[in-house]
Amino acid sequence: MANSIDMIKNKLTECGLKVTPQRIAILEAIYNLNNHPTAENIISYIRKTHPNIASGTVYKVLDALVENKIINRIKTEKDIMRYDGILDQHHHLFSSESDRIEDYSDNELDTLLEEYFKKKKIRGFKVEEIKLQINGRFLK
Amino acid sequence: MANSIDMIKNKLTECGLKVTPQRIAILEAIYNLNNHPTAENIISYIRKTHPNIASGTVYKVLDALVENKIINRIKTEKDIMRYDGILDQHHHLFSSESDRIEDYSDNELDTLLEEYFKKKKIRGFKVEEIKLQINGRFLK
DNA sequence: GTATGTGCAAACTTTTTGCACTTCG
DNA sequence: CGAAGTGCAAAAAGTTTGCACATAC
Repeated sequence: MANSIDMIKNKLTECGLKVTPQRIAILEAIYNLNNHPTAENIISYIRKTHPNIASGTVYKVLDALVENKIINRIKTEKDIMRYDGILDQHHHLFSSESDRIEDYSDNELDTLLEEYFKKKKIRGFKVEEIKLQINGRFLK
Repeated sequence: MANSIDMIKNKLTECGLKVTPQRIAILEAIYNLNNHPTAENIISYIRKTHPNIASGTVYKVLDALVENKIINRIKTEKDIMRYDGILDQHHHLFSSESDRIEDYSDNELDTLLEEYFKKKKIRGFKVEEIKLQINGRFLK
């Protein structure tokens, strides 16, 4: 626990961001709320222990964290942003019936894609990162 | 030209949607504005020829078209929705520097993915569709 | 001490809604 | 004619902004 707070502090410091209780709380929220939370999810989670945090602050912190690549924003087809604290290469399973999003990772798949894009260049485009949107249904 | 309007009418009729001038205009806009337009892009394009169209109508029509799979919504990490009139299986190149989005399709890639997911099942999930988000830079 | 971050409330942007009126089939 | 669609204007939802105050380093 203290360990994970220390890790959070380190990440912030490395990026030249000041370590504040709000930032720690927001990162802890993202790590604990594992279902790719929205800003709202994060705000209400934090307010349990941090009743005075302003939502403007949360948005500002989230922007700073995304900019410094401490977290990711997830592309969705809703006009609500969602956040992801896992930085290792992974893909997402999107429910076609609900807002559920789950992680999916597989080295074999990543190798396959890497090899494909190594030999098949896209003219006029430099690939930096590839993520699969796997759309479908979660079985009950 | 008349041909493409007829095609639009057919699509609407097939889905049980009434053929209205607004719907035709919106679909024409999406087909002509090829850079994955936002609702705003569509509205201002249409207003040139259709000054009285209400933006509420455009949003309602877009929802109906997406629901009936006549167009697609594109997942982005912005809180602005974008639309895509191309229904054939294809992927997207996302600029990491701007809002530019381009299409990318390649049969070899789709075959590769299909084979991969045929043998590698995901437990508790039925895959319906796979789209790549290819993030990177467009070279000048 | 100073640069950086936070709280607050107001503003902004994009999208949704309700309802009377209109149009398509 | 009747069901479905549209216009309008107001409201909702999500996010951003500006500024005075507070805090980390």
